Amino acid sequence: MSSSALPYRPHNHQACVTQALADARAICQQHNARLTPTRERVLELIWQSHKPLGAYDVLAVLAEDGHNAAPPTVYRALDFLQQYGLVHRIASLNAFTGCTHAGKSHNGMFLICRWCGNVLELTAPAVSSAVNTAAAEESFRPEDVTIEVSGCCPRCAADNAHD
Amino acid sequence: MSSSALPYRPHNHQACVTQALADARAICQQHNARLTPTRERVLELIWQSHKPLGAYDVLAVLAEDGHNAAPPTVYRALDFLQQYGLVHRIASLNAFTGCTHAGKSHNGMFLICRWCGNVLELTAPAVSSAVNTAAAEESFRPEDVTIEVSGCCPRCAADNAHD
DNA sequence: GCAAAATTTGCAACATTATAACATTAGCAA
DNA sequence: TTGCTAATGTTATAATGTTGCAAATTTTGC
Ligand SMILES: [Zn+2]
Ligand SMILES: [Zn+2]
Ligand SMILES: [Zn+2]
Ligand SMILES: [Zn+2]
Repeated sequence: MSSSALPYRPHNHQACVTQALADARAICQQHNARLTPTRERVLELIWQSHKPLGAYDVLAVLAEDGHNAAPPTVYRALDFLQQYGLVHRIASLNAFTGCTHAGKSHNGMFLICRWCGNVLELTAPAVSSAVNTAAAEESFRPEDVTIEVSGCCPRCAADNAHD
Repeated sequence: MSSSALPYRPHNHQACVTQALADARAICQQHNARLTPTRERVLELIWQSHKPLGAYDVLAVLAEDGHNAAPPTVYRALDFLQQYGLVHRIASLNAFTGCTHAGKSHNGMFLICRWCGNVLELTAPAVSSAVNTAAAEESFRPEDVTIEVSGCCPRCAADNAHD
């Protein structure tokens, strides 16, 4: 592993976007799903940074694009993208972020920096396994697991002494 | 442990409410915090069942009470109750549930039944520890951890064959 | 007690996030 | 072409949450 995960250090972010779009095209093709221009554009916008974007933020940019869009346009695109595992909704932020493990089956866990807003998506098998064990002890059958950790990322911790 | 946790089987729920209110009074007294009538009533309403209640659900009952309440009344009461660890907000539901570990320091993990709506709050040290380890590997300092598991509770699994 | 200060509440307006319902259009196949 | 299905446009509305300020209540210092 690198000394610091992508969102937390400068990187060629355009490469992230390009890769995400390429992955998305491949995944949609595999599933005979149509990555229409609107859907692709929304995905691209979500990927503009590693900070989650609200649906209405997306909507605003579409409007700048000259696209005469209403909320359902965005929500439908986001639903589609979620369905194919291309974006995740961050419940604690009411916002959406590009999946960094698209295509692979994974249980996302999100590290959300309170200061810079960047989000790192992890696949943490130990966490998933602990959650499953805890659920099993209650005879509970998990179907969807939300793990969102809010805190301070390494970069922001270095930049200044918060608190 | 009992064969099945409280929310998942019939029980004298009034005892849950009474206990929760008594705990709340004690905790507030300890902290010199004022459990005013409105706050206490909101806590009582949240505890009406083990199903999380939306802020506007609470508001509606207050209105039935004859209490001329507006949204801020409810949100302020809920903020207060959260501050003293008496209720938790379930981000994936936009709803609130009474804390079943009030007073004790704990990292809640919530098992949310899709079918009956009941929520079981667990303290799962193994999960917390796995989350902390995963965060530490990224040099991330967690401040607030949200773990919400949506699925099928034992009772609903027994009642019928969903899916 | 009593006035000043701090906390809590009432209230109106507003902001944000998300969905419902139905008409229209675009892609595709017989 | 024609008909079917998926996708989008459009309008309205629902659901959730916040801001700002004034009034009332409670606490504090005297
Ligand atoms: Zn993912
Ligand atoms: Zn940061
Ligand atoms: Zn709790
Ligand atoms: Zn159930």
